[in-house]
Amino acid sequence: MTIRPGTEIQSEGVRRRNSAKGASRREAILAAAMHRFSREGYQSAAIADVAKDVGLSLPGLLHHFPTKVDLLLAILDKRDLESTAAIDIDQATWRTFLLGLIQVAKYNTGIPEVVRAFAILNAESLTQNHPAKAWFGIRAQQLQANIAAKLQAGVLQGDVKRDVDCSAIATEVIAMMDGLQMLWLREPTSFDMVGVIAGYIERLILDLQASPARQV
Amino acid sequence: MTIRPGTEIQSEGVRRRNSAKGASRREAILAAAMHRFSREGYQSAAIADVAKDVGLSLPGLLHHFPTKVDLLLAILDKRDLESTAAIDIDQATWRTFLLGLIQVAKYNTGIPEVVRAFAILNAESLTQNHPAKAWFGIRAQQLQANIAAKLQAGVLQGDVKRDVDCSAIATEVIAMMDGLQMLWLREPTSFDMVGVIAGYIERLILDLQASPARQV
DNA sequence: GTCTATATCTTGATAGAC
DNA sequence: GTCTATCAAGATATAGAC
Repeated sequence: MTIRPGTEIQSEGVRRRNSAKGASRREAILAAAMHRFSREGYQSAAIADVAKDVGLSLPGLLHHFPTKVDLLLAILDKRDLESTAAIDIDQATWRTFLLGLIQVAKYNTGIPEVVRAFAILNAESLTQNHPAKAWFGIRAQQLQANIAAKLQAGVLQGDVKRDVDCSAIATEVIAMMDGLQMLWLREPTSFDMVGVIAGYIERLILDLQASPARQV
Repeated sequence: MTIRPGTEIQSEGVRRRNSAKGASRREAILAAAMHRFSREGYQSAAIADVAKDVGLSLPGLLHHFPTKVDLLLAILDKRDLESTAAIDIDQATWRTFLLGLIQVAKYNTGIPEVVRAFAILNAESLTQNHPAKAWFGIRAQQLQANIAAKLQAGVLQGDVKRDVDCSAIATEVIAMMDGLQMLWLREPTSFDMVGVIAGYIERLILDLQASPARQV
């Protein structure tokens, strides 16, 4: 993973933690906002409620994040930093990379709050003029290119069938992850997300790999 | 397809077309509303703008649809009626059914407006207290059950591998359709949706079918 | 069926005191 | 850094005339 959108959509409110005390306030606000956004979406959530959640008045919150958009972008940026600790995409082969997606899903089940928030925001950002549109768009594009490149490398070294449309498969994989998250959001207990992803990925690997007999 | 949510979420405003003249007004409003919802989402779209689009004042529109929710539910119900004309799910085998999904995707490329509206509403309905939550929830559940049952029938007649988790595959297929629609909404020209779906479905069929040698 | 006028509510944001 | 008070905008919905 380690996908980082460009800096042109960084918010002014993202300047790093200044003081230890102020930072904890900021963190509390970010957590409360993510909680609200994860359930009501960005548009419908009222930042006055977020303020209440952390025991602040609305102007008190706006002192830390001047606008609602600043608050949203701060959450997105924070996620970016945290997910940097995930898989090191560069050192993975196409196979270990795909298998790593299962691990990501497994890890995500431990932070349903975060997953929920980002799935909701991802979906919501499809609408016109949504402030998170650029962030998710860049992220999806980079992820698609990275997966496709991984697969293409596999083709070049003869480990992936030559006739595989790497770009199409990359699109497929992302669609599956996003789509499963949507179904899981609707009815979290209705199926085992990690199991379904694992089943898909393992089948995909078998389908993609060059048959040993024909291997170069 | 032909998936019909229960009637408990029918809106009062859905009583069938009364007069020929009034109906065309209603149709124009529904079309304009779908156009707005497909771009701005339900929550963000203002019905006053919809009224303007059809040359009515806001109270003029509210005469036809007493509330915004009535307008939304009328759109959902209309879609239900139209999609009845799609695949006859009962007469399909698991194989023809899955292949039929490719045809549905192909058909949908001809009505991007509708697809866009329903993908947006589907995503938006994941939030708390969304008026379309029940409709999409029931629809997803019925679709899942139908696909799973189709596959299970294939297992019973020995045409599908015995160790296939039919419920998981059904979930997978729906996730793929929904996920691809999201990616397509973000960047409609970035890939060939029908092609990707066809690639996935055709691979899936090969993976699911019992090998001729071991067939019962 | 459609309009003008209005009521009511919610929200994001600002001014200025402490 | 945080508050009270206030503003301004935008939205749904209603009242009542034509």
